[in-house]
Amino acid sequence: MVTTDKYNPHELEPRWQKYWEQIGLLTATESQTGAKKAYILVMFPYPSGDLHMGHLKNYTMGDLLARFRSQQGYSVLHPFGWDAFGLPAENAALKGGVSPADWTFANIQQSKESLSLMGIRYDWSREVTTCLPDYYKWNQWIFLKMYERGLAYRKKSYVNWDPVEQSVLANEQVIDGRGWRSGALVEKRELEQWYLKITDYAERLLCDLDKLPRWPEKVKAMQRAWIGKSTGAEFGFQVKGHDTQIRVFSTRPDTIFGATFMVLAPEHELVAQITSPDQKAAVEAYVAATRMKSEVERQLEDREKTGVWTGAYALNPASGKEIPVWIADYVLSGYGTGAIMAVPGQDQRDWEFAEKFGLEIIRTVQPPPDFSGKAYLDDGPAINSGFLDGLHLEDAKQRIIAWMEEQGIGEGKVNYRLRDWLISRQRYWGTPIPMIHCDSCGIVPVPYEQLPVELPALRDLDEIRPKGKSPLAAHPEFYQCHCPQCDGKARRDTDTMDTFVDSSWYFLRYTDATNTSLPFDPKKASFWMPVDQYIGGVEHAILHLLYSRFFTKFLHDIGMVQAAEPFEGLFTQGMVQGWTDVGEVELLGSDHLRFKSPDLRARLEIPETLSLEEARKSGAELRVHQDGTTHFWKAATMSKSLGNGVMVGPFVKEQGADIARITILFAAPPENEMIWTDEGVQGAWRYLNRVYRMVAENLVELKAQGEYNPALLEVTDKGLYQKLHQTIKKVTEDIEALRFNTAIAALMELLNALGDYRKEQGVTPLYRHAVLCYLQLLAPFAPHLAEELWHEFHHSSVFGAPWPSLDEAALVADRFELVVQVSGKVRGKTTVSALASEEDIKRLARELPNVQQHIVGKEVVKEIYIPGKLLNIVVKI
RNA sequence: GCCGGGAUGGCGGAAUGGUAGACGCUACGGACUUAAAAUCCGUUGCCCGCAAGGGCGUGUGGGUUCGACUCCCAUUCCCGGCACCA
Repeated sequence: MVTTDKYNPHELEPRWQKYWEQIGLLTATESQTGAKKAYILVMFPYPSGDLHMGHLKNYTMGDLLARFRSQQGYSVLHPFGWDAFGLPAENAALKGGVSPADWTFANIQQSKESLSLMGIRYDWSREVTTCLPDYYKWNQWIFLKMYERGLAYRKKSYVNWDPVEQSVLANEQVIDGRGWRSGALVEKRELEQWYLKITDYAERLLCDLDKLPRWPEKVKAMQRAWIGKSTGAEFGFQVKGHDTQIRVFSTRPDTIFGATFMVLAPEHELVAQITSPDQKAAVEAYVAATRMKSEVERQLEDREKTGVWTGAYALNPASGKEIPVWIADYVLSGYGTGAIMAVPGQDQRDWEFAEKFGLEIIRTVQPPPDFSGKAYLDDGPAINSGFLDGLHLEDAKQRIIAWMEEQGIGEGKVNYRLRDWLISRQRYWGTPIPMIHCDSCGIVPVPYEQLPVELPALRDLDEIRPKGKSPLAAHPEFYQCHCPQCDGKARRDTDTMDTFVDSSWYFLRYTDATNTSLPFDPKKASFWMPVDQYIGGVEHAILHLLYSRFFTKFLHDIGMVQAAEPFEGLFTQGMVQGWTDVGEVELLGSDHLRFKSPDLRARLEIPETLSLEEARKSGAELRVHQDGTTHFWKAATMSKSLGNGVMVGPFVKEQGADIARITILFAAPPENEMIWTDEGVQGAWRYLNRVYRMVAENLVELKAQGEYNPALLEVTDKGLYQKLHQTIKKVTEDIEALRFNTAIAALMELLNALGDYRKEQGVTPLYRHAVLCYLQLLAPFAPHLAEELWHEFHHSSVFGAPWPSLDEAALVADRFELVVQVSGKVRGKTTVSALASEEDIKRLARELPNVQQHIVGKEVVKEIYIPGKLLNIVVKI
């Protein structure tokens, strides 16, 4: 009940949270009536404990959309869960002496409390926790299905080894040659590991990006680049004196006549075989040196080309020339065939190599006369190219590929940069790989009825400590087993799966989270999928989003779900920043400052000394603290380690959840980063307080009003009625387009208009009607306050009432403000009737005194009239 | 270097090719108050002017148009991603 004149969020908010719980608001049910469905999903988090406002931004947006769709009568699915396997739990266990499971569940509990304090509603009956056997059982199930179809396989190769994590990493998890989590330089190790054959889906993962108009262009571009499709040809060069070929891939087979040497990756399998005795020592030294180098070192060398001749020659099948075969680390073993034909005339890297080692350079494409560069990469007529001479790039390509196919030398080929996904991890806190190694039968899958293969309990937390071998290998009770085929003694695989497997299909599990016989019922999944709006951080643009698309396509192919893409709409929200005390500084002279302590300064990549001008430009502020010291403050992404997070619990208890929600949503467009400030909070408070008072201060009069009848519209009511419907339209469209900041601005405008109206007309039936619509429009943004005020007039939830319907006719005003321009400059304004004829309007416009001044004595060349808006009178100068 | 996205008041940001700066923050002035906070009212792009009004103004230079923040060409700078991928 509204009993005071004071908006008191911490009193009213818990009441409505309890109420929503009681009425089961946003509990998802598959519609039986043909109502539209809306699957609103936020990226599930790693359960890291206490949440700050930075964590809450995307959950707030998801909650808003879920409530909005629910008001519109959709069947809404708005679930939540926990990406609970992974390294932080292991690290915490080693540090704090708590088991990964206990640590994880304690964090989940704490995070849940923060979410409910913010009034964020999920259908908790569908909660998914990936570290529970009833979830990861289905990781194993999907893995076995992939294995059956040849999409999960074991391979020995050089893999990325993280020396800190003591585990292998997928290519996607190596950034700038360093482990994505540990930051350690990644080493190459030859190991036999499990892979998922995502490359089989490369083409579909690429093409289907075009079917996702509601994805950010940026994310699609990143995925396209990662998949890295290139079209060309693969063909062979005979090695002189050996009964073997070097296969190469090239996107420019048309330049083959200019191939004056070849280069193999140092790791190429033919290197040892073709190296001549007198070059053997040099080659072996180079190969060994390459192996010692990390990826980062390879990049740091500023691309200065290095290489060694193998002593071998190959035969250029087009020119017939004998060309030397070199090895060099600028050719990568993992791409294409690990060998290239070098065409220095048309490739900058080959040019540099040829220049450095004095190799022949032949141009096979005629550059334009003004061309002054080295290698020429663009189109032009072919030269020095036998039967290709005179042909342009595309024609030459087609011609040479046809020739290669005729001659049996090679064929057209498409290559992808995408590699198969290495999923084995030598860690404890993950899904055991459901495979058995039997001496007589080889690799045997665990039968479906024996799933899940459960993680054994730890005897001692120290077992988790990275040793380069899976901790499960120290658990005989885990790995000792019988072969499902011959019943002989066998050994389980002791590696666990990459935790990105867990997040690659969790959105499907939500559609049927308690199923015990399948990962999910295909009917239920097909009802809800695809996700209509997915919200999360752009940092998942490649890894998680690509893997999820791959899994969905696979599950689609085996008939588990109709959708072939998981996420119809994707939104990547901007981060929340908080003001951060970077550290104490001292002034150097009049215009520079220097940090006294290094801690946060280095982490935020701020130089130790900088000018005041640079500091100002970077958005920093100098603040004098109470003890007289000067500190450098700067906005930075909220995080636990920077200590700049506004914690949810304390904030909500002191200020209120609705205030936090409005602060987050109004400060900036949601895709931009926003800075959390006290002023922003103040503004949100003022706004909600005004809404509260709009109702509370006029409660008795409001309740005394009868129902509003739009047929009896008073002349004095037209303005407000129009504004109301403009706002209904604007707010509806803005929410659908995720423009929450402008939706709130429109609500503020309507609030101002309501205030003006009441001052003039008092509380009328229209006023009451508009106030009630206002509460409905406000409800997705500030649900507690809207529900509180709504209940003064109704006995059921505002979220159960149908979304206000738009009266299109109300949008058309009967008077409008005509803008009069003379030669494109605004010279006057006048209010005219919408029914006025064009002639009348032109006459009225010319009568305006200021317009007169600008047209008098001048010839009017023409007049342009935009009905309902503007008249431009163009005069001759 | 390549790809994606930007550049608008003191700040966050609004603007289907049609009044640039909505909405809010800050600041300033006023009311209420013993006082402060809160609240309410007003001003707030820059320049000239007592005013009416005028000039300038959306990174820069050009173009299209009656009219350009918006479209086209060129260019600078900023942010993000990728980068020896043949």
